[in-house]
Amino acid sequence: MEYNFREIEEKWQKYWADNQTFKAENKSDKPKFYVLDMFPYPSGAGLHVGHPLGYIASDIYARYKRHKGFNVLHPQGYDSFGLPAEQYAIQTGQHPAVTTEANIKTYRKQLDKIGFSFDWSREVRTSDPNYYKWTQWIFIQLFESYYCKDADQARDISELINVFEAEGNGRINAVCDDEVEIFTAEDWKSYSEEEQQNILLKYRLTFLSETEVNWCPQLGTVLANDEIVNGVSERGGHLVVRKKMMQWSMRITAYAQRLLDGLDKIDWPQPLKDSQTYWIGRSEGAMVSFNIDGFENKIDVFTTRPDTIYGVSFMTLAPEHELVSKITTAAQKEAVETYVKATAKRSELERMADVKTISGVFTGAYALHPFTGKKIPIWIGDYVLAGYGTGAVMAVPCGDERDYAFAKHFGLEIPNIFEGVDISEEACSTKEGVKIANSDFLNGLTYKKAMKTIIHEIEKRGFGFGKINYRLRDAVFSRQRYWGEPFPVYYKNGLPQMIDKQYLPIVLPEVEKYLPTEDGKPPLGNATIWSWDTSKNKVVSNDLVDNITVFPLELNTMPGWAGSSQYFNRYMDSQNDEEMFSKEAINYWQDVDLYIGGSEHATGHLLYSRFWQKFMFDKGFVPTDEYAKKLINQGMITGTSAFVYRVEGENKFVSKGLKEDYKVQQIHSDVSFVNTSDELDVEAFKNWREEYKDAEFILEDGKYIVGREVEKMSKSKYNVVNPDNICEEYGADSLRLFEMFLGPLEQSKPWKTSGISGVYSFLKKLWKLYVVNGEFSVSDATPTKDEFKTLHKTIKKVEEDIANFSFNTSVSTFMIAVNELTALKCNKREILEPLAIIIEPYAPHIAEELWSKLGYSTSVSTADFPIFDSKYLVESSKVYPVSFNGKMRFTIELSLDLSKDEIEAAVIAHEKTQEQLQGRIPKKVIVVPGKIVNIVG
RNA sequence: GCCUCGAUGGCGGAAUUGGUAGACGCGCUGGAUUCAAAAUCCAGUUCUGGCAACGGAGUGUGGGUUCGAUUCCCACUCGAGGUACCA
Repeated sequence: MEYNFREIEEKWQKYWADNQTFKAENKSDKPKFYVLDMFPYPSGAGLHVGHPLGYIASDIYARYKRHKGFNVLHPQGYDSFGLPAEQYAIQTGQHPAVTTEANIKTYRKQLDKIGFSFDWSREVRTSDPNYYKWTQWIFIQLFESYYCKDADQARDISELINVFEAEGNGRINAVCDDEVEIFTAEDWKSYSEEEQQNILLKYRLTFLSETEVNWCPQLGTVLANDEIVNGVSERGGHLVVRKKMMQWSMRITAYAQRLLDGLDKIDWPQPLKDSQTYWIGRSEGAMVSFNIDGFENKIDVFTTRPDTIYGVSFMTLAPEHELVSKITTAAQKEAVETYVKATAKRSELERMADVKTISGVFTGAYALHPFTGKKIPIWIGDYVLAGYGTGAVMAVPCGDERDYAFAKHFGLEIPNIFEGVDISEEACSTKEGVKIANSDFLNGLTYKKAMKTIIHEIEKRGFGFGKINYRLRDAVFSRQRYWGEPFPVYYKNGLPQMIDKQYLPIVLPEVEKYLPTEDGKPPLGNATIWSWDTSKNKVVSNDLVDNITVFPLELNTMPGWAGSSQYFNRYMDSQNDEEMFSKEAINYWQDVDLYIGGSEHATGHLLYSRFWQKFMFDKGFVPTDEYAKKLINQGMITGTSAFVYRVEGENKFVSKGLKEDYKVQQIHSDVSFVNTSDELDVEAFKNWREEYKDAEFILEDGKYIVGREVEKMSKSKYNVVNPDNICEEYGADSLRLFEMFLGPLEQSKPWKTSGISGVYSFLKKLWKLYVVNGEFSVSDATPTKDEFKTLHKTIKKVEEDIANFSFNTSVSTFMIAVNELTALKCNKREILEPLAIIIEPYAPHIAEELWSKLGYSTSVSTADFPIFDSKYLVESSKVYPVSFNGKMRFTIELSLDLSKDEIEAAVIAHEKTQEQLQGRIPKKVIVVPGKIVNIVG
């Protein structure tokens, strides 16, 4: 009767699958509880030990909630569109659908081996047409909506059209593009269909606009910031430039305030809320227009300090600003153009991070100060970002550190507008308690009053208005990729048209090559059957395009976050073909009670999904406008990454010790090519990727030594450890316990497989409690006081731990309990039965096996959780630590019935106290009954 | 740069409201069992002085509050994550 985990785990995994033990019903008398994991991207590398960390935690929670009488929804699926599959397709020619399917199979096998209590009947895959049908459907809903500021919600675009027809847009208070012009009902009716559609696009919640991207001409593709290292592409080391492209965007900015306000309603980690708050970046200030000397154009700036407007001594435009080329004088043309080109090579991140180098160029043009009429020079500088605000700042060097540094560097004027403040060394950016001076009607006013006065004045004089600005930008929703959701969109005279929802899904077309086309179109430009026939309502060959009934389809695809923005709702009724989910399902499950996932999604998925949820709420599809009540961020598991050093511009790699002699880029190598002495298996590395096949290696002492760094464990960093071998060698229960035992769920922690033997021997010890002389056997005798005490303190601690998501300490508690019960030689049913139940959420296989051996024919997962009874933990005495000046010197056991004075008397009388005092008289004796005694003196 | 998190023995970590620092586990040392090994069991294991009894120091660094600080406050150092197309 040995603990045979292989046999046990296989048996119970099969039992759960055969009996659909964890299938959740959409109806129940029990209260509902929805436990959600962030679903994985099924990479070719398979699951690594970092993935299951959160899944194990949520599984423990889900299993515990079942014991506590809840109807638990605990689904799982795959975020199966994404770049790596496409990259692989480009390299090997294999269809991403094929590799994705294979990867999913691997993932499923790996997940099954860990014994999760998922309801697999609800599985979703974002790349499945039956799933992305609903992603496309939401896109259409967004297209057919605008944001009404009066109602503060999304409304049907037809309402807007009705108003346009009746009275034009003069009184419309809606979120829209900046440059919408005012028109009357008559104007509207006189517009052509095309003009009308163009206007509507400026209001729709998803719309086409020109946006900046990282363009890599050599690769013919747009790159993620992540794919760019030191300004060149990670793959191949090619040049990357900023380029404007016509793309779909989502008007998430319409929801900025509600996304901010909603954070107060949800129990999410404060750091995560902080990063969303910062991301949304609300600031109050004013829009001010500056005329340009000798031009019709104006420069609009947003400023949070309009009260300092008299301190403006120059203006800075983002180098990408549209007016730059227009206003630059002939004398400055060359310098400006060189600077603009240089800026295009720098990423936004670099530009933001680099505050030390001050750079900029004078355009030669001057703006006119709106109040004084003074000529102020217009500069360009890369510290101004095109995408933020208006891409222009009014520089007030005396009140802003960056403007101050810029002015000092270029010798520009720094007028002081603060009363009695010395600005000879640094700018004064404090708002409170500083009075404004040299500012005409603002003189003597403090910040708050000055703000009110100036905004009023700006509005009165008509060159601006008070405004709340958000850092949040509209989200770019187009990707020039193959492996993503196709848009349900075709183009008629260049205008986007939605395909009616009854014809969804629009299925991703087949292509010969997954690369962009030769003329720079996205990969879908390679598809030959990718046009929309409006009479037959189906996708047809491109040869049939006549722009009368057959039109070209959209060539971009949707981004990675599209599919994950509503999947949590789809799980509620994932097999529904008629609707995204039925009313009954959504009304029963409502929202997610516990969501576990990584904090790296803070401003991506977790913000976009809140936005879509609010939109769905506005449209009446869902009952709540926040979809997850509580969220826990599991910390990452870190791995030790390996790096190789590529000589810039060459396919040559130098060993770590020699890298100082070359100009190199640091590139990840897969850790599996590296041995324990950091030596690279050069052949394995060469075979890894086509581009490395002919690479040269410069060795030291005949070896290639890699660099090592601790980073998060991630497929993109090639430093993953696979859980399969662990399951094979120690079993899933050991893996589950070990992952939890590593440390606090929410903190990051390094992975080291060697520690697993501890939890493994714990399971063997647990098993032995139920075995006498090699046979399974428990006694029906009444447990002793000590045995009950062990059981009940374990129940108490484990329940507290689960409530606090402190799963690591539960594992210790189990170990202590088993150690104690082993020492007590406890074999009593009355103790061992509840013990099996409380361990079940953590180690379900062994618990099931013990439970069935105890004589039960139903799954232990359905058993009620044992009830804690405090009577077993009542103590009559306490071992008091006695401290002298805060240092513990000895302990003394005293009855808990003693009063403070009695305790003090007993301690003072103790011989060791006299020893410690050596004749001194204590100044003070602190007695905290039940806790400590501290003697001062 | 900015935002966020973290730092405790050789290692992962524990200490629930400010009250015995190092629970539990890994590793290591010694022992039992064994022909031997694995497995298992027993004892020890923060550093330091000492044969020992018993001392001294100690939770990244420097200050502060307190009878008492890993815990609270201030100023730093180092590491990690995010920073808008990795998912």
